[in-house]
Amino acid sequence: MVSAQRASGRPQVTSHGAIEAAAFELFAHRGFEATTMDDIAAVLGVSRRTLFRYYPSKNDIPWGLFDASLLRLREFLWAVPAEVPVFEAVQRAVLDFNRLDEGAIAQHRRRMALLLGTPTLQAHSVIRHAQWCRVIAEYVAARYALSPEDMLPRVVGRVCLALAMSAYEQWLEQDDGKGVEELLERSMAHLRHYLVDGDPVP
Amino acid sequence: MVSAQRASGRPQVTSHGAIEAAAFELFAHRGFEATTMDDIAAVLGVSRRTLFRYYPSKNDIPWGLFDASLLRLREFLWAVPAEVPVFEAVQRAVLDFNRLDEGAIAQHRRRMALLLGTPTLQAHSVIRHAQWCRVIAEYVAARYALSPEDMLPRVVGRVCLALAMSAYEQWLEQDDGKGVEELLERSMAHLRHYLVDGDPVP
DNA sequence: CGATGTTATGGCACTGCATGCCAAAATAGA
DNA sequence: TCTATTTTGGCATGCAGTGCCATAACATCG
Repeated sequence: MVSAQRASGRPQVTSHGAIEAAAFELFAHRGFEATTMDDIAAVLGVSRRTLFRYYPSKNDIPWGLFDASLLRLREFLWAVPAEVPVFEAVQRAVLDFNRLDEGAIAQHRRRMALLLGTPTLQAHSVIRHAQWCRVIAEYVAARYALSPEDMLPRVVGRVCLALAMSAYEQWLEQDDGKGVEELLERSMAHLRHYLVDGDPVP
Repeated sequence: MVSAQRASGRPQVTSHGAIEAAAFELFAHRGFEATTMDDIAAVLGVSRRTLFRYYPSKNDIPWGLFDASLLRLREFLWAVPAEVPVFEAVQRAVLDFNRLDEGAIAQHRRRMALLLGTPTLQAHSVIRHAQWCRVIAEYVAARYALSPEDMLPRVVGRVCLALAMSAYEQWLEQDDGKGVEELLERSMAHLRHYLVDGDPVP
C-alpha cells in the first residue's frame, strides 16, 4: 500500500493523509454518524469503492497512525534494560506512548475526542485496545518467564489500559493545562491508594 | 414491553426467551456472523421487523438478562453497611455479580464464549461494560463523597472490569473446574503483587 | 514510438443491519 | 357488534461492506 519506491502501474489518486483530513473536516462539521462514505468520497473526488481500499472501514479512519504507535510501544519496551523492574519498565513505556509533541496536542485532542465520544468508535476501539494490551502482556510475560496467555500478563495489560483510558477521559473533560502524563500518574496513584491504603488520595 | 398484567390489544406472538433460544441454537450451529436476522425470524415464524421490536439489534440478543443483573449489582452495593470498607464492598459485589447457580453454569459458559469470542460482540459489549463500570463508580463516588465523574471512582470501575474480564478469559480457556469467583480473586492477587511486591504470585 | 505488463480506479451488483411508516390483525371491553 | 388498544407484517429506504471486472494511467522494453 505504502510504496517506498516508485512502482510501475497507475499512480494512486489519493492518500491516507488526504482522506483523513477530508474525513475529519466532515466529522467535525456534521458528526461521525451523519457523515457517509459517499460524502467523504465526494469531497475527495474519488469513488466510494476506492475509499474502502485505503481504509477497511469507516471506523478505521480516525485511528490514523495507531499501528505505527503500537510498533513504537513494543520497541520501547523491549529496549528497556533488564535491570529495570518490570513495573518501572511498563510505567515508562505507557508514559512514552502518550508523550505528545507540543504542536500535535490540538490535533490529538480532536482525534481522541472523536474516538472517545462516538459510540460506534468506542465499540470499534476494542480491537485496537486488545492489540495494545497484548503488547504489554507479551513483554510482562517474557520478563516473568510466563506465557502471554497466563493471567498475570493479561491482568497487567488490561489494568494499564484502564488507567490510560481514565487519564484520557479526564484530559478531554478538563480545560486546564494538565498533560496526559500527569493524569496517567494520577490514575496510578489513585489505584495504589485504593488497593493499599484503603483511602482516596486528594 | 414486558406486560405484567393483561392489557388489551393484540397479544405478542413471541417472547424474548423464545427468540434467545432460537438464536442461540442457530449461533451454535452456523456461528454468529453467518446467522442473519432473517434466519432467526424464519425459525420463529415471525417477521424480521418484529424481531427488531424485541431486540434493538442482533448484537443485543446474546446479552439476555444483563440489564436485570446490573440492577442487582447496584442494589447489592447500596445495601452494604457503611462500616464495611469501600474496597471490601466492591469486592463482594463483583463476586456476587458473578456467582452462578450450579445448573446455570453450562448455559452461562456458552453465552460468555459467544460474547468473548465473536469480534462483533466484543465491540458491542463496550456499551454494557461502560454501564457496569458506572454502577461501581457511582457507589465508590458516594462512599468517598466524590462525583462519579471524578477520576478515582472511574479508575476503580475500570480496574474491576479489567480483573473481571481477565478472570472470564481464563475461565473459558481452561477446562478444569475452577470457578469464576476463584479466578476473580486470583486476578486481584496478581494485581496486588504486581503493584506492591513487584514480583508475580505463582 | 508503440506494444506490453503492472497497478489503481470506478462502477455495478449484492448482502445484511437497521429504521420509519402504515395498513391490517388480534385481543378486551362496552 | 362496535370500538379502543396493541402488536404485527410488509414495504421502502439508507448505509456499510464486499466481490467482480472492465478500464484508465503509469513504467519499461523492444
